[in-house]
Amino acid sequence: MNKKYAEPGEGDEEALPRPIRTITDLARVAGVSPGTVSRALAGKSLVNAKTRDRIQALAREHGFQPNQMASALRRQKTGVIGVAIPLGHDRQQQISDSFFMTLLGHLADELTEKGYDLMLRRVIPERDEDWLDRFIRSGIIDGVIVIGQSDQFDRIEEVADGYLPMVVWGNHQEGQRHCVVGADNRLGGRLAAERLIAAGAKRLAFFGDTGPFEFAARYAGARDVAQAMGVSITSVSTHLSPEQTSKEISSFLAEHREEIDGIFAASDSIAFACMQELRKLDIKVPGEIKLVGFDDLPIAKQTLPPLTTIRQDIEAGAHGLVDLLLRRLQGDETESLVMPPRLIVRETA
Amino acid sequence: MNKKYAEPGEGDEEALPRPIRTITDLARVAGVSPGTVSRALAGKSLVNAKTRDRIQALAREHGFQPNQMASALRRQKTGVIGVAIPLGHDRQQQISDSFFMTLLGHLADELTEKGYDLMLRRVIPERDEDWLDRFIRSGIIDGVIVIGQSDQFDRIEEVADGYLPMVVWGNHQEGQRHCVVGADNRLGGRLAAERLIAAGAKRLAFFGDTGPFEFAARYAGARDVAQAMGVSITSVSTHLSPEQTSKEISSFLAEHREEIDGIFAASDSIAFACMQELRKLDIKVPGEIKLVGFDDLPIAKQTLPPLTTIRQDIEAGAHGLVDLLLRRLQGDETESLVMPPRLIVRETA
DNA sequence: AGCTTTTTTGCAAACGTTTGCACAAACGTC
DNA sequence: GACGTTTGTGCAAACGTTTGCAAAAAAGCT
Repeated sequence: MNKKYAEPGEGDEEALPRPIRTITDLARVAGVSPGTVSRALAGKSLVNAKTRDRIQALAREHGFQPNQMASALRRQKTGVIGVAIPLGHDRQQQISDSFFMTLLGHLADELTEKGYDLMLRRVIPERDEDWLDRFIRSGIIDGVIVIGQSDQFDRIEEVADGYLPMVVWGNHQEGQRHCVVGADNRLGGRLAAERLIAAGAKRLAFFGDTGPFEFAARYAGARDVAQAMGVSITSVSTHLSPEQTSKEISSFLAEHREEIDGIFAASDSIAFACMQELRKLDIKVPGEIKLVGFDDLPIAKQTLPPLTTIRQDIEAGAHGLVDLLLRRLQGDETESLVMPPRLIVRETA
Repeated sequence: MNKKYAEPGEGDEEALPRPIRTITDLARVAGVSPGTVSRALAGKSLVNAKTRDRIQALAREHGFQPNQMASALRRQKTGVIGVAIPLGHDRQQQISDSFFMTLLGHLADELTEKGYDLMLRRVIPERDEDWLDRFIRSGIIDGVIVIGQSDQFDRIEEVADGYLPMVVWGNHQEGQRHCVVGADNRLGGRLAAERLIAAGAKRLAFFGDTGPFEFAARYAGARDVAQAMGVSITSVSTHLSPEQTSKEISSFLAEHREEIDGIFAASDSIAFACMQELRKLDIKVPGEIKLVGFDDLPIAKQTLPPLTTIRQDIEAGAHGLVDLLLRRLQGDETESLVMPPRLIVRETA
């Protein structure tokens, strides 16, 4: 054993005041060099198995952990994945939208399991148009997951050209350059419209802001079917803050109540608001107006009547996002992942 | 102007291949020393205003941003706040509990506003008993917010003794050492019980897991009132995963339907499950059984009938957490913040 | 025992910032 | 114009790791 590093004049084992903050400190008490400690803690095979175990035991005992910042700087990787939630078209959106929050929860689990930390950033693009660049160049993250394209499609495309480790939750457009994971929104829209029509609706309305691409695609799908089946469909733009949505729905119903008998809500949240307004006007669901939502949030099956909706598999989505991102971190140029949505028939249509 | 740093032989302004990755690069093209660039970007008054502006403009133009890791290492602070969500007594809990997720959203906003980033970590204490130490010692965060005490009260207390910048969302116990922000759960419980009794209930049941301190306090408050008013109350333990909860509620109701006429649900989520089960059994709310929830989630007012519940002000909570944490980062030894809950009377009691 | 090969270790140079210190330049003041 | 002040810069040493390289130690082979 190399005695060169042996601690000076500390014969008695006394209760330590935890002076072990750096790898060098630990090296001193272990009687080896810092380099060896580093390798031992990293579990490298270059160190003698016995000293490795001894050092690891020592580290555990002192509650020592190498400083991640220093490590990140030296290794040029941080072990942190950024998760950005752009609040583009409507700032209030994700606060109330439990869909995004549930996705986030699953992402946290997936990333943790793969040994990554998660750095969350909610951004308001209109206030800071450089949000994505800034996040990436901060040097604090190894890769980024963007939750929701919002109205930032073009900016994301731009960045994607020069930055591989990015995956986005959202809608897939023909020929887009950034890697996306998401449900086939257009197909979902089709399923919804088909269900409404099958249930007897002949005059459809779509409730939702068609600014974000996901929603636009849902509407487009519904329109495809409506046109093919010779059924009318109108798009009613709502904003995502709960109060505004309710107001917009109620004023539409006040004026056009007779003109529709089927509603496709762009999200379950909107569908809930619809149910509430319909109830206020004493309009029977599905008797007088059929209703289909989108997302299949946990509460969807708890409403009265339970909501017929289009399910996106959030867990599979989170898994896909992380999986693709990790492959991109390896240098793979991965394809997008479009998942099939599923019609969940309950009682509103 | 000091020409010593002028770039060598680059006469023509050509489209740059973005070689500016470090402060030293930028110093070179600006014709100054790295130190000056650092000060200029930090907006310090020690640099000449003119050169400061010039350097900042240059940085903007090249999309340059100092590496946060290096900066963190040197300054010994990262600008990152950790948010830990312990999944103690029931792993599934927070996935479904939109209360925590909403709180998280507000936290993100508050922290961003104060210039901090947010690092999210969901932890499973029973799998890793050192979760909190590990997070703190990682060197990656300046302070930590723990969302929910779960069953980790003692561990948090231990850590609090030696680590100032930590604030916890949860329940306040007499004489505890860690700084907590949260609603006065006991008072909330009292309000709920009082309301149920005022609405005519005489035999109460509390639905919820009394393991977590928040819930235990809610029950205790309700019990206080029940005893004072000579009303019976029984505690029915449920688990937080949605399916299990529903099952537990339904089996309790099947056996003891006649023994109660008022339910205090430990959270709105549980209250929703109750409503569903009651409806299945065709028990009228509030006609046959009164119901009060806790949290006032956004959906609470959208159920049928709208849920009477106890509101916690999540936004104020997030604000309080961040505010206290920042003061602790300055070295202040702050007191806990206990916020009064508010009874929201709707139609279930 | 002498030799080569393999394992194990130490040394020192990075990684990209920030900042105390010292010096240079510019500015007043008498 | 000589001398203090201010103001603006540059230098170089940190911050705590990791890792290529070289040297030392151990092991294997005639």
